[in-house]
Amino acid sequence: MTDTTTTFSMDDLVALCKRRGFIYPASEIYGGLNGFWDYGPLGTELKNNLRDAWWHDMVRCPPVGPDGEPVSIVGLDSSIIQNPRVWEASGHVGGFNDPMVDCRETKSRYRADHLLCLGAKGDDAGQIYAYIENDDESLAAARKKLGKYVKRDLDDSEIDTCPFTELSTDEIAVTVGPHVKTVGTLTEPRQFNLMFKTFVGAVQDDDSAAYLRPETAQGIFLNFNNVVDTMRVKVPFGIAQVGKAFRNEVTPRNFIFRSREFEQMEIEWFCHGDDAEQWFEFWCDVRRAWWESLGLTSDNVLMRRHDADELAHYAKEGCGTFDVEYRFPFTAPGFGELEGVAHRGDYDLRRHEEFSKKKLAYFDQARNERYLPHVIEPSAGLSRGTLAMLCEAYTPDPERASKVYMAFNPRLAPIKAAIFPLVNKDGMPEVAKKLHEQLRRRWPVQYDAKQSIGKRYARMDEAGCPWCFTIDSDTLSDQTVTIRHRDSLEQERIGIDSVEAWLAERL
RNA sequence: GCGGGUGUAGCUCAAUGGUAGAGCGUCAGCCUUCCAAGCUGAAUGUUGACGGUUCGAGUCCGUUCACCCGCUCCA
Repeated sequence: MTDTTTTFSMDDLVALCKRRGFIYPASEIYGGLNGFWDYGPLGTELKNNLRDAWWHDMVRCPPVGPDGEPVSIVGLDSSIIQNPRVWEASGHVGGFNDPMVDCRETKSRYRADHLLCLGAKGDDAGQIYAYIENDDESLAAARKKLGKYVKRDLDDSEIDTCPFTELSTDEIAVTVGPHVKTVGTLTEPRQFNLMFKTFVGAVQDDDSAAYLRPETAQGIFLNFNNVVDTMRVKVPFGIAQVGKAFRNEVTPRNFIFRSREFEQMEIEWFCHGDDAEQWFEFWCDVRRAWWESLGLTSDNVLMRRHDADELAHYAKEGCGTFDVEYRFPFTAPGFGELEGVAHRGDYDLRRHEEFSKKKLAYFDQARNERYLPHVIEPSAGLSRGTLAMLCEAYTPDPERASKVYMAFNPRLAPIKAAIFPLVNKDGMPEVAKKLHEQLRRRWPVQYDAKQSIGKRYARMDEAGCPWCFTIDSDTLSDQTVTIRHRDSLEQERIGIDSVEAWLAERL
């Protein structure tokens, strides 16, 4: 578990997930659909357990704040589809659905239909100069660069002009962007909108267009006023939400790591701007400790600050971004993001004020001050967290029959315990079934009497069940059962009457 | 989006252009007193899909879909 490198391939894990009912390809019998996955019976339990652990530890029993009191966090479940204007305010769409051209050099982004191109007439292979429509400065710059290229000033009659959108791939490769001096920095025009589009109502026109949310966060900002008005919360406080988000990724890849439909667990923590840095540090520590508490403690976990040049558009100012990253088999030796803690400033509330024309400022009685709270956002991936738990639990062991076992934290294990009669006779099944019926009222537990005891243990190893209780002939005489521990393979005996309490102590 | 690779039973893999198979797993029965034991039997395939060449295609060709690897992208 403390290996510095992963010792198994992703294929091994994907095969186990399929074999044991954790994760299947979505609509597999129709050939699947790129970027979509279904959770099987065990995967559903695992993901729900991770979600419930987060909700319990962040909302029901939130962490203790700097003042020694538990912080205040309330839950929310907002709609997946919201007014399309939300995504304009959030910065997720600029020009709606227009093909965009990026400059790799300057990181500028242009609407493809707003770019025009210059070239020397008759020179089909020469460099092409792009400029911005209706922008005299940009046109002049392009003409100057063209003149420099052909080493003389050209008359209007010697220059060809055409829309950028009519350029071929080869022509784009020899095109100079509006703000650079070299060719090949411009990408081809692309639909930059990663949001899934749909239509609200029967008529499918632009007026009825709507989008599946690309993140759960905005639903929280939209309800900031509602929560403040109805829940008697005072800044600082948080709003938490778990839910699906959708991104039409160009390249879904790496199992469920980058899928087009995924789940997030997000907290938006609202505080005074003066306190933002303190709360940022607080949430970095809290979130780090939380992942560690679930068993993510190996060298495969990395907690790190973002470099300044990789900050998202909403986090340019402030305390920056802190990442919880995991070394997945497909990222090794690199890491992939599990959670980001970002200081979003007052960007989101400010933008929603602008776009909605509704006041979102908060009046702070204690400070006697009205202000837009700053936001610290611990945003975790539930799907990615589930994947990290699967990777972390996957433990090859050539010594045992299954060759591998899933060392889940018992809190996350899809099956908490299994109850076996050692042999399928002599009254053992009856005793085992009775214990099973008692325990199943509190936990997901399984009863299995088929085939050899070794085979049953092996199955439970792959399912990641932490304990197996076996009823044998001694049970019939002295009322004790064997506990078989998944990780150590050790066995111990306890009274059958104390099994429930024994489990309760550990779950 | 580009380039390369792969696709046969649940899994791992066979099958010279000529009857689609094995092992493991799964299921049923027997057996079995602690780590995938044994015996008997069973189910499971439009060979990813569509089209073409051929007397005949898992095999050759085209298209498409999915997955893997490398770029690109990841606001």
